Amino acid sequence: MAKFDLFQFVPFRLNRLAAEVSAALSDEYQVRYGLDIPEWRIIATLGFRDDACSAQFISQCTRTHKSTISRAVTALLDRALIERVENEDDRRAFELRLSAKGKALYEELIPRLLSKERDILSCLTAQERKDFAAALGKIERSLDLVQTRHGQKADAY
Amino acid sequence: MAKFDLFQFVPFRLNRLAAEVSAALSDEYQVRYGLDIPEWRIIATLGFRDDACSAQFISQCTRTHKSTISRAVTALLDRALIERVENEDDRRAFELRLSAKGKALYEELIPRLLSKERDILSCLTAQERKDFAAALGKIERSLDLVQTRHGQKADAY
DNA sequence: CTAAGATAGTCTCATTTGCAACCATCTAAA
DNA sequence: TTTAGATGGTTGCAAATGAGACTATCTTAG
Repeated sequence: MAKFDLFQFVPFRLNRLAAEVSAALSDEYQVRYGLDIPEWRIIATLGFRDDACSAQFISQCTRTHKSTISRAVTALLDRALIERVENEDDRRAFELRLSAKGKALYEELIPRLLSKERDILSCLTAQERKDFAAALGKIERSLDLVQTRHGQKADAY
Repeated sequence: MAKFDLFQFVPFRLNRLAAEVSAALSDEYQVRYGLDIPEWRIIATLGFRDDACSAQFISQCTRTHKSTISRAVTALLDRALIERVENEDDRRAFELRLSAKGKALYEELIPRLLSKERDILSCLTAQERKDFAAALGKIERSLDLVQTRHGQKADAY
């Protein structure tokens, strides 16, 4: 039989780890604030950027399907956590931004999530964390996952 | 606004990276062999272990829901890639093992997947790969994701 | 200007998945 | 024993998701 250890296989480990970490965080945004993952990603993207952005942008940079984003946008609009205005320049698109209520939620949620992240990574030394993040970055770049500031993939230029 | 960068947020990066890596691998087991992820996990687990194991074991150590495993087992039985025999000691449970056909598929698939994994990690130096794997291991252990040889979580003792 | 193709976003449909009820069997305690 | 609870596995159902069609709008080539 071929020598193979599923538990040493990096793709498997990444999947399992990502699922577990997501579950650990979901207590915060899901149980506490009733957000699912796509909704949380929209809040996070809008909160991170000062200016408004389109659903398309969010879809691209979070690598989430546009139909999933569309549904989550509708849900967030219903809860008045975000606002949507027609784009003057392109009337197919909308500008999305956090509402005051959405900003408040964002401000409250972020510290909790960062704290969870710290917990999860607290098993690594500072140097190990740095190296780990650097390795993630390298893999992301080699898989072409990195976005520029304008939300286009780097190779789109 | 709270200082927060979604693209520096490790849980998000893990999710995105895991999805992307899975997609890169699925060409091999999905397109080429018609296996979905749960099916591939079963094949991998059975191939890795010489002796038979239960659906429960596979479910636990791959962290995949038992109903998902149950359905995938049925599909693999239909394709005669695995075999199932009643367990003498516990007649609720079944012993699962690869069939000859399943073993052949396993032997063919594994080198392809390992090669893909190598490709994905080829952006790291040997030392970086080692450190990366070590960091994954530490996080897994701190999240209690590690299984013993007998398929029980370490803290189950 | 017009036509052809690209793009933003929504919607429907099929697939996947988790949850939970369920059955059969096992274990332990009275 | 008998009975209550735990466990292995299956199945029905509902929620989540991606694919892809579709509308409306934009862009570009002629």
